[in-house]
Amino acid sequence: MASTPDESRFSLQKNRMLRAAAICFNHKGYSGTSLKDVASHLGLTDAALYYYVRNKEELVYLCYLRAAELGKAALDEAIAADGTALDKVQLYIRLHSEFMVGDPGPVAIMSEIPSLKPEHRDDVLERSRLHSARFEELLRQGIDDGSIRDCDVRMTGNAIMGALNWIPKWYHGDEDVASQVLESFPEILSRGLRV
Amino acid sequence: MASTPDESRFSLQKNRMLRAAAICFNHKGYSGTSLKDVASHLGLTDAALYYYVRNKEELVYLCYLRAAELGKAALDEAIAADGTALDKVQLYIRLHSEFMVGDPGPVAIMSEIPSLKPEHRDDVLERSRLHSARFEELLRQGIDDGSIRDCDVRMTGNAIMGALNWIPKWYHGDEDVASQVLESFPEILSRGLRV
DNA sequence: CAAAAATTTTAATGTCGATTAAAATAATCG
DNA sequence: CGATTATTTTAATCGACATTAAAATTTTTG
Repeated sequence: MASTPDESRFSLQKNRMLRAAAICFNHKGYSGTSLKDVASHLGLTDAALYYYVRNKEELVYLCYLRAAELGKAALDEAIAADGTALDKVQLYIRLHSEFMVGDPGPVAIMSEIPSLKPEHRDDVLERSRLHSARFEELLRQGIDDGSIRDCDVRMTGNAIMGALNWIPKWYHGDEDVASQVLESFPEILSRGLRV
Repeated sequence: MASTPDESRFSLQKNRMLRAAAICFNHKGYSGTSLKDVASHLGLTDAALYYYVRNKEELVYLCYLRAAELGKAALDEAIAADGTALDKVQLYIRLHSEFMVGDPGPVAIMSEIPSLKPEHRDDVLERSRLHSARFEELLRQGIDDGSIRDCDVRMTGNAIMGALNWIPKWYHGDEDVASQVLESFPEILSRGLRV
């Protein structure tokens, strides 16, 4: 229901564009990336991007939307899995880490939400809030089922999400580092939850 | 040696400006913040800022420098304290959280490092690297003195720093939330380190 | 208080990059 | 192949800030 992974050329190019944009934004900063930069990554000219997107604001919005969807997919899968809530949290952390350093990869850090137009901003914020709420609910379940120690779920959620969302800041595509992340993060971030 | 907290009017205003800028950047995003916005916060006109700073790039640089210095101060104090390395790590987390949600407060998330001019960028990155290295060294000491479990210090450092650096993303000055942070973060983030 | 220094404002200017429209090329389809 | 559609380019335009210089005001100081 969520995504019809359209295989049309248009759709493929558009996705390439979003990935390129995410890379640029994380690499050169928002203000440092012109549409020309993004276009170069694709072997295109800046004006060509307007065939895929109304304007730069929409490009940013779509990057953030993509990030939100990847995160949601990870959480969906984790929640649907078997095991205690702690198991699910751990799985979520692994899945989230996985796409952050993996192929679907380049995820733009959401630093420019405030400059999105109201509808877009509200949409992204709403998804973000929902995501946090669902994760906190998972923590609450863990406290109930005895797999997670009693804690402030709000703060715990913020801490874990922060660690995950910060990854693009220091991860720049090194394969070795990628495996270290997958090796370490689930353990590091879930260890503090144990009763 | 590090800072002569000059009390001159110039210096005071300049600090007010940096705090205002940090608030604006975190609140409205970098591209959404004009110098006029920052100036308004101070009851000034945009052109007045040029009395304190050469240009917008330098304003951003100084914001980041200030953030780096606050972080360094916290780490310095923690390292100088008594106790096991784990104690020191925990203290550092508390001190860092404290200024993030506290009075020295508004700390700009460093999303625009790439668009700084080379000298400034290198300076900020160098400080950042050094800070990480010192923190990792602390973790290593903890593993040696037996207070911290064996772990990938690089990844552990990244995780903890990420959680801390992300705070400005969701903390917006609510006093109650501030105390929850101080209550929870040191425990949440250090718990996973115990042997 | 008067003069000098410090701070801020007013009023332009300039520039970079986003955006647009029309033309050109490439892909697809009957 | 010819025609239609999809994609990209070329060549302007345009506006929002950042920036600057000179003037005005405020603060400090002797």
